[in-house]
Amino acid sequence: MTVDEPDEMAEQHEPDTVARRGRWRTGERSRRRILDAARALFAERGYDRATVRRIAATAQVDPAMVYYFFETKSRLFTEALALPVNPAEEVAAELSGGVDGLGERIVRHFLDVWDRAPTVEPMLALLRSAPTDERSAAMFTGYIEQEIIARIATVVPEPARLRAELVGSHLMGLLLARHVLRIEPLASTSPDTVATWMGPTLQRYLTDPAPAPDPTA
Amino acid sequence: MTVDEPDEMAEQHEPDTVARRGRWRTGERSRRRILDAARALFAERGYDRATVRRIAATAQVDPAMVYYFFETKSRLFTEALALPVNPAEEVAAELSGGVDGLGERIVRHFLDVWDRAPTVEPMLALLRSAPTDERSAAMFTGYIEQEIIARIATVVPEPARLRAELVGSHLMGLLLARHVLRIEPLASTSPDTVATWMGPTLQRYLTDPAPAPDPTA
DNA sequence: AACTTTGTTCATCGCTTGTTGAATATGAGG
DNA sequence: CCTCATATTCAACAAGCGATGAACAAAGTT
Repeated sequence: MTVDEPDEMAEQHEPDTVARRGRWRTGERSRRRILDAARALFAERGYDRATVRRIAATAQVDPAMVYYFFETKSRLFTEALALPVNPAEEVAAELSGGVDGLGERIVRHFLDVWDRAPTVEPMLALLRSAPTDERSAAMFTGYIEQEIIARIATVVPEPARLRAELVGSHLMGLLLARHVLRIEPLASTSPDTVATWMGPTLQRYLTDPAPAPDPTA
Repeated sequence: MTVDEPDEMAEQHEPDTVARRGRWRTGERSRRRILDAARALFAERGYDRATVRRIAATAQVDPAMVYYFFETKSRLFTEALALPVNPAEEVAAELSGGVDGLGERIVRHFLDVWDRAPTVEPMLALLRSAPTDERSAAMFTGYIEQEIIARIATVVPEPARLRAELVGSHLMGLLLARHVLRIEPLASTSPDTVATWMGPTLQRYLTDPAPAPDPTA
């Protein structure tokens, strides 16, 4: 999954060669290529190490074009990750099925989503950039909190947010171990098996009565 | 927890002022300061964004001294994180208590370790650098796998490694949510409460019989 | 055909990075 | 005293970074 040279870019848009002196007008071609390359490189290397020059090279485009379409690297980052980062309606759909078996449904949902390319890349980009880039840390926690945790918290008993965050932290750990660090054999274990193991755990967090109380808050 | 200017460095070694023209000879003083600053900055900003110049400035030392003592930035990174990254004997001690209540003991152990400064810094440095720096990714997974997962895997039933990695992924998620992203209220919840919630979960991963079998491996 | 707009290229700025080599200071050993 | 190894400073290098501004080319507009 290494994006290195300006070889074959995943382009389902227009299957024509790249060298092109005449017949353009809409820059959307270049714009798409830049966005695709940006998503891939941000996901692979994080915000800092994904340089504008390299994104441009991967997109087979002059670096100045990046600034022509997207004012700045920061805006490119935001725009590249803006669209596909909002599949929260699907989470809402899972939640609408009630809390019975919700834990396993959530694991299956995320494993399924993570194994499909266009959604996992922005998530990886955010996760990779979060430690070094304040903006993406905010975006990541914002996304996790608002879109996931807050929704889960609406359907579980108190302490709802803590329950939801325990689920969220386990899912983040799974994403880290499986898709970023690729620790074996977890990385190669089938989604079904992982869901069977983790489902009851998350279910416990969601619906089991709270354990023994505690003095310190 | 921001290390910015060359103000007060955490130095328990020799409490004397920094300006110093005469009476040295052993460079160990500067060496210690560099190592301390490196640990702090690697932990705070990751490998890439912790610049040699900034480490030197924090250590109140000329940047060239970094290269005088430690050939290269890479070696400094390795050396700075080498020593305190091996508290695996403590894990072994937890494991020697048998598998009864092991889950909760493990959570308590890590929460305790993470709340003590000198051990959490190298871990954060590794976690922050892992996505962008191949060496630290290898160090991180290597540490997690060899020192933690492999040891746990020796005392639990099959599939031992998968069980251990499920535990490990949840712990990594907890570290990420609590100490890196600082998601509330999880970040401020007392170790006791967290241990009470997570303990039985990890225990289930460790000792419960494996769930229904699965075709794909 | 003249003009404007939009896409594209190129050269370059200012800055920071990791790293190096020469010079200088400072102690110890004779 | 001189000598020598070590510690420290200073200036600079090459490379890469994000970003800019001027120029050129192809289309739409009149």
